[in-house]
Amino acid sequence: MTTKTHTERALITLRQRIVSGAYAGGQRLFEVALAEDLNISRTPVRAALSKLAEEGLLDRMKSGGFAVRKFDLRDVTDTIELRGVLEGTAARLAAEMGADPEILAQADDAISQIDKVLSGKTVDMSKYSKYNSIFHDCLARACGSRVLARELTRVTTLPFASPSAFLDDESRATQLLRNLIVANEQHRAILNAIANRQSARAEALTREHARAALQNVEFLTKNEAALREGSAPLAIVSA
Amino acid sequence: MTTKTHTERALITLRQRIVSGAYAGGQRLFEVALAEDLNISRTPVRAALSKLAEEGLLDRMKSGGFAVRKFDLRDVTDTIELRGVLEGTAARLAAEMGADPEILAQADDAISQIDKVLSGKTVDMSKYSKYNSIFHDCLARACGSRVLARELTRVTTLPFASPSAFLDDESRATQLLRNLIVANEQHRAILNAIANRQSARAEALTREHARAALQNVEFLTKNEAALREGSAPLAIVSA
DNA sequence: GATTGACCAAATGTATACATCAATGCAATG
DNA sequence: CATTGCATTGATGTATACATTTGGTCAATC
Repeated sequence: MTTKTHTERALITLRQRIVSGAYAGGQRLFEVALAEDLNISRTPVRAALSKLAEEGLLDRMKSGGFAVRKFDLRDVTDTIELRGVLEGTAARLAAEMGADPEILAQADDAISQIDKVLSGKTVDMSKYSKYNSIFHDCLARACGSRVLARELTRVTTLPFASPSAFLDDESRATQLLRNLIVANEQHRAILNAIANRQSARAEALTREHARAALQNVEFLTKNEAALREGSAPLAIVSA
Repeated sequence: MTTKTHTERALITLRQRIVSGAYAGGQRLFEVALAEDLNISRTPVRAALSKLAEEGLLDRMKSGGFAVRKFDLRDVTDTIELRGVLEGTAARLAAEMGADPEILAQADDAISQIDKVLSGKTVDMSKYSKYNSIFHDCLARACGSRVLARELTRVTTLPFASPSAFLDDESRATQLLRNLIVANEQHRAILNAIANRQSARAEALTREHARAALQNVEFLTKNEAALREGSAPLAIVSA
């Protein structure tokens, strides 16, 4: 098996099913049914469901039990906006309080690595995604706030809210490179603002950077079902 | 008993103990010990611990099990700042998108009720607290964002981050009335900004309003242990 | 026809025995 | 004396039987 405990395996399996849209939003998940399905007892199923609720993928029902959380388009845009607000706050605080130079150096390196990835003939998306994640992780840590970092982690757990959520969009291959180049320039500007203690600028730039994801959502939803269904991050979204 | 299930009672008991500082921050909570203590089996204890982790009062340990989340002063100020940011965002969105008139009316009523409470000879703090909560609840709902309302609920679950957290501070009875009067004028200004679709103003005012709580924290911590230990919202805070 | 109440089925709540894992200490051994 | 390795302890992980609650159906009654 991939991991040690039944709970962990159930968690991974169920999470995968949920984010891939295998369960309809609002659908209730029953312990017994899942236990039979996964060939384990109810106990690890409950444990997994509980953790998924903690991740925000399930809702607890008033009478007990769990249901798949329902996301509509408004929820998606709100969550991305929320990520922007939180990352923007992180950037602002980092600028105000002065960030750990080591973290800034790491962020700077991530930007350089992304430059390198984008300068090649073909773009290695997994590498881009990796360094993009590193940059955003630096942002979360740069303000030195455990609280803020924690909430950012929470929010970006949702499949469509991750900074790397829409990077696999192949329906616009030509535009993608442009977007990534622009995005990395935003990274540079954000880092520059933080390093120069320009807090308002850092916050505004970071919010704007998050809004790029909103454009992706907008594009995917305006171009109807075919595209949207092919987009993994939006598979969980209902209407 | 107060409630139906053992889980719920355990949840309430443990939550109370945690926020009152009965357990040291970082202290691990063992299922067996708690089960014996509460005279129930491990199963409802686990369920309660899991929910407390969801509330952010416990941390899950990598190796399994739970520990009481440790809050220092920085965490407190960051969380209050975070609440300000989220409420500010709610106010901004409400102003931008136009809030439900019914909610605005309810918020307006809450402000009037607070006026009435403050105009009497003695201030009924439980009433103030009630209408203050109603106002802030309206704020969370006014933007029509389930996502944002949910996160606000999460954040304000922490004892020191609630909008009504420091209202029981009796060490400054004379200053308290002044503060509450100012706070309600802020309420009025926020509502006015939202109603007039002044989004930037609404956001700024709301952030500033939250910072009032920061002043309370500052006061309580500058005046040393005696006061701080008498302050329920800060009982959970370590250093 | 609407309302009430009894019943039943299905789901969660609970207790508990047992399995497993991790840390610890101690003893045998090099 | 250091090191290995086994036994012990104490913790979470798991299965499962049973209790309780809930939601719905259906029929009796007004």
